[in-house]
Amino acid sequence: MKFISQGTQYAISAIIAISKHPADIVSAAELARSLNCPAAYLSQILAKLKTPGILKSQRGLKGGVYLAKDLKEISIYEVVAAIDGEVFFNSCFMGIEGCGNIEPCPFHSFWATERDNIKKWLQDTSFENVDRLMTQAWFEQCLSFVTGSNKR
Amino acid sequence: MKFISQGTQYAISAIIAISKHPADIVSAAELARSLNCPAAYLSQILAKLKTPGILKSQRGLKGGVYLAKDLKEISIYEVVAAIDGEVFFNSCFMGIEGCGNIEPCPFHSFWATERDNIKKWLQDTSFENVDRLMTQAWFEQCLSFVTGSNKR
DNA sequence: TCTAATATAGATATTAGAATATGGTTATTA
DNA sequence: TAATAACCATATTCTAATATCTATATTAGA
Repeated sequence: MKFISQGTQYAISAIIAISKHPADIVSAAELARSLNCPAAYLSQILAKLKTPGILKSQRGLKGGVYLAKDLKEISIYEVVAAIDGEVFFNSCFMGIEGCGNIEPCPFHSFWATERDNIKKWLQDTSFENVDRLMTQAWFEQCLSFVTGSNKR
Repeated sequence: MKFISQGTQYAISAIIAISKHPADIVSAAELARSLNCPAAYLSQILAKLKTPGILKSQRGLKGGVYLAKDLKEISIYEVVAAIDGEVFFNSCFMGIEGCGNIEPCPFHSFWATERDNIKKWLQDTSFENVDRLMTQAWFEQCLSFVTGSNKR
């Protein structure tokens, strides 16, 4: 029982990393080194963040990715939905196919409410909120490019 | 991104089925037929429900499983914890190992609150609540032994 | 035009969850 | 007391979703 996937975790870290990076545009390879995750996989993740307009990219030499909008306009929900999809937020607690208002499973209304709470929290929490709660220690531990220690 | 596992889904259905069964004690094999799920797998699930005292069982001929306590004393949380474990309720949103009050990730307090809401809902919702919200149509569809249609 | 970057498709590896298989143990009942 | 129908424990296999890797195409700047 896991809530968000590895891919979404990378995506969230990447957004934080990009926003904290001294340059406006950051290459996927450097990001991968900073986050200590596989570069090719991260590329796929970053690509998925482009479709909903969270990131934009620049091809070619000196290219890379950059934030398409301000941190306060990016919600966690957008990121989760981009990578893991929205099926979770529309699915039955019991996994029953035909469950809905017409033929509700016993958990239907209970779960719809709770699921919406989670969704609302994810939607209402922006990366600006997240940014405010970021400790220096945590940040340095996760994103090594700041201190330059991982810049082979 | 899935909340409860297949096993937990079987477990929940099984508890409902046992409570609705005309006899006090029900064999695992009959339950499996009613729920239309693999018998050997269900046995394992049922065994996991015995440890926390949700079910008890009777060995030997004419044996089977039965509820160890009243429906209103069984919470969804107990069942989820018995099958899927409690790791989810103690784990970091970002999946970071050392995340805690001393070295919190940016999501730590946000997520701890939301996670606890979910936990509380699961704890506060008993199978009596569930029972009240069960429609006849849903019940018949899921638990065919009531109508006897699956009693080969 | 060369190089360093993204873009994308496809193959492969890994993992967790689900299901099966097996060899027992127990208790009822005839 | 023996046969049988149930549970019990565990090991193995299967499967589907994730995650990762490889290779190639495309782009843009020097």
